[in-house]
Formats: sequence, structure tokens, C-alpha cells
Amino acid sequence: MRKEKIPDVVVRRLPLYLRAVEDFDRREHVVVSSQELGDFTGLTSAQVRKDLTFFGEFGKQGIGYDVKFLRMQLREILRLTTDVHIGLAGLGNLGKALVHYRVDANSRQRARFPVSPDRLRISAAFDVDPAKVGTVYAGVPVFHIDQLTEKVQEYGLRIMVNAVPAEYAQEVVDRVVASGIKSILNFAPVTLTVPDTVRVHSADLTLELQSLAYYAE
Amino acid sequence: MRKEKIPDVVVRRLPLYLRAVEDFDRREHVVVSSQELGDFTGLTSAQVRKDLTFFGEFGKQGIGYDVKFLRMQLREILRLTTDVHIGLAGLGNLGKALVHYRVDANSRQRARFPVSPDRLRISAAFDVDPAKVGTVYAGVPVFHIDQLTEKVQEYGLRIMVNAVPAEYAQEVVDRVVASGIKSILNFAPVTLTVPDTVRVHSADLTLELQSLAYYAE
DNA sequence: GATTGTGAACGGATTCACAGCA
DNA sequence: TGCTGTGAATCCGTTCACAATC
Repeated sequence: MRKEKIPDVVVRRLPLYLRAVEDFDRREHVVVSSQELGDFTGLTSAQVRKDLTFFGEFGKQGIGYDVKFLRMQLREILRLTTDVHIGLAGLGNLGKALVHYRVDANSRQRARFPVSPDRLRISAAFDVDPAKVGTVYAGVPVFHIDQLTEKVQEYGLRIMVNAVPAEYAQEVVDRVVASGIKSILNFAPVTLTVPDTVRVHSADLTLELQSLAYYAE
Repeated sequence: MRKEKIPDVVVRRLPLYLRAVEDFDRREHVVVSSQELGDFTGLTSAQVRKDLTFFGEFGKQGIGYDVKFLRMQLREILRLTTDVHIGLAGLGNLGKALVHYRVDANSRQRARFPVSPDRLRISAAFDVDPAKVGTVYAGVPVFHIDQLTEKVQEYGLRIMVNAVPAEYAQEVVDRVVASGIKSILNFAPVTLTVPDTVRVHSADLTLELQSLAYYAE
């Protein structure tokens, strides 16, 4: 079993390493050193080595890391070896943009980097607007939010992206939690309350912009 | 002068305190304790007190913090007492959604919470598409990216939101840096290189989703 | 010679705990 | 009494530095 006390900061750096190693793979490097990974990600080589050894001894002393091997290890650690089905709550402007963001990223990636298909898929969307429910938006079927639990099962949704207006965010998240989902990416500019078995990552643009204002000019 | 070594983690929590104190203000509380602020934000009361004392002694022993006074102090610290003009690079799906995100948030807030107008404004957008340049999108004028430096001056832009495709992100950021802007909110899924006088906050959805996948299910 | 893996040292952020004040 | 402000203690993540190994 994994998950024996891996610090959150380490988990959050793993996708950075994955991105780096896929870039080296694309450029047909066979091995990569912790120094090179550090340069790419903006971290120290010691940091890279220490992070990776949380999960195993992937390198060879005097040589470095085998690119293809490390890439596959990282994908397995992050559970990205099979499709990850994602639900989207709220098909407003932002929700629609997120659908395209993924679709575009995927198709661009498939075309240019066939070796590293992204396994993240928005597989179902949820809204309350009768004009949207029952339609298919850019290939993504749209259901009423009341069907959430049912569709989570049906589509095997493991992550929910919350793009509903702030005033409904907590309510929707409560339903998402009830449906059994354990990972939420939240865009609503509110502090959400969830059981601590559920992980929420927030992309709170208001917070980001307000803290940037401190440094601006 | 401020900015004498305030840790970044502290600055990033300030908007959270602002949000909390505005909520207490809205509910017409006159004073608020560090405990209440901690409950709202999910932090300890000691953390709240220590953070605030980086900027001054805002509280009264035995009483707590005066809500209106603390609110104004936080707005001044974050430089949110006058309009903060923001530029947007890339008016694709995501860029358009961001324009609406702000506009919607602002108008909703104005209607419901006239006491706390948000001072963040997307004042100009930039693209290279001839079909977009010269138009006005949802009240925001759209300029060619070549006019960046000129319009940064003209509109007093202090923050740039980067919503261009990944492959142009570094190039655009180089221009943004050259224009003199010191704060960037980046949505492109790439690691950017900037001088360390420039601050980049990233909203990298790919990274967020990939790290969530680790915890999912 | 090069580079990993890691114990030890370091540093910075969080929490504790209490003196001081309303 | 209640709650702030803060030095001291603690915790935790990062960096150092080097033995082990290819």
C-alpha cells in the first residue's frame, strides 16, 4: 500500500515531475538526472531525489533515472494509467470553458505527443437549467444535478469539478460528498466545509488576484 | 513602508481574512475574535493573531477586532482601496469565461453586498486574432498583443492574467514582463521562467487534477 | 567520475502558553 | 474574565554533504 503518510506538498509536486519526465521522453532522452528534473521544475536536485524516494528507489547511482521507467512509475503513483473520469458541476461560462480546456489540451496532446495521452476526461456534466439538461455539450452529456449519485456510479466519476455560482457551491459540494466522491476541484470563491476524508483543491481566482494585488506595481 | 519581509504564506492568507471579516460585517457583527476568524477560514486562532500582527496591532485585548476597522486595514494592506486594473492575455474560451467570472462576481456582489465592492477589474484584453482585435467583449476592449506595453501604461494595468495556449505562454509572459508588470496569474499548463522581481501565481488545472487523482476514490 | 539515496543540520512556519490589558 | 500579542517550544519541510554504487 502507498499512502503511508506522504506529505501533501510532495504529492502536489509529482505532476510537475511527470510533466518534466514526459518532456524529456518527448525529446528522446533515455535517462534523466535529478539535477535536470530540478532545472526543469525549478526545484533543487536534493528535493527531487527526496520526493521520489518516498515511493521507491527509481534511480541508478552514477547514471540517473530511466526516463520511460520513471514516467510509468509516476503515472502509476498518480493513478493515471487508466482513464480518470471527471464530473463537472455547473455548465455556465466557466464550465463550458473547462470542457474545451480539457478537450483542446487532449487533442493537441494526442496530435503532437502521442506517447503521453492524458488520462483525465470530463465524462459528464451537471446543471439545473432545463435548456441544458438532456443535451450533449462538446461531446459531454449534461444531466440534472438530481441525477448526480446515479451518474457518478454509471460513469465511474472519481473527481468532481465545481463550477457553479458561489451561492450554490456549498449545497452542490454537500451532494457531491454524499455521492461518495473523494476529490473536488473547486472554482467557487467560498470556503467550503467538507468531511476530512474528502480532499478539496481550490482554484479560487479571487484569492489569487487579491494576493497578487499586494505585490503589484 | 510595508513589505519588510512578510512571508508569502501570510500574504496568501490575507484575502481569506478579508473574506471572513466581510462576511461578519455583512452579518452586522461589530467585533470579531481571532477564534471566529479561525473557524471561518479553517485556521487556528494563534495563526490568525500572528499573521495580523505582521501589519500592526489591530485588536483590543479582552474584546477582539473591530470588524469595520479590520476590514479597512486588510483592504489597505492588499491595496484594494482603489480599482485594480487587470489585463487579460488570450480571449479564447477560458479568457471569455474569466471576463464573465469577474463581471458576474462584481455585479452579484454589488447587488447583494453594496458594502464590499470588489476593486478588481479586467480593463483590457489582448489577442492576436484579427477578428477579435478592435472589438469590445462584454465591455472589455480587445487590443493586439503588440500594443501590450502601450496599453499597460494607458490603462494602468497592474496584473496580467495569462490565458493563452500553452505553446505561446512563455513568449507572452516575456512580453508582459517587458511591459513592466510585476504580477501574473497564469493558466497555461507550463513552467514559466521569469525574473525574480516578478511574481507568478499559477492556476494550473492539469496539475491540480493530476494531484487530485492521487487521492481519488 | 557521476549521480543516487539518506542521515544530519538547518530554517521557517505553526502552535503553545502566558503575561498584559480592557 | 476574555481575548490579544508574543517569546519559546515544536513541528515539518528543505538543504547539506557524503557514503554507496554504477
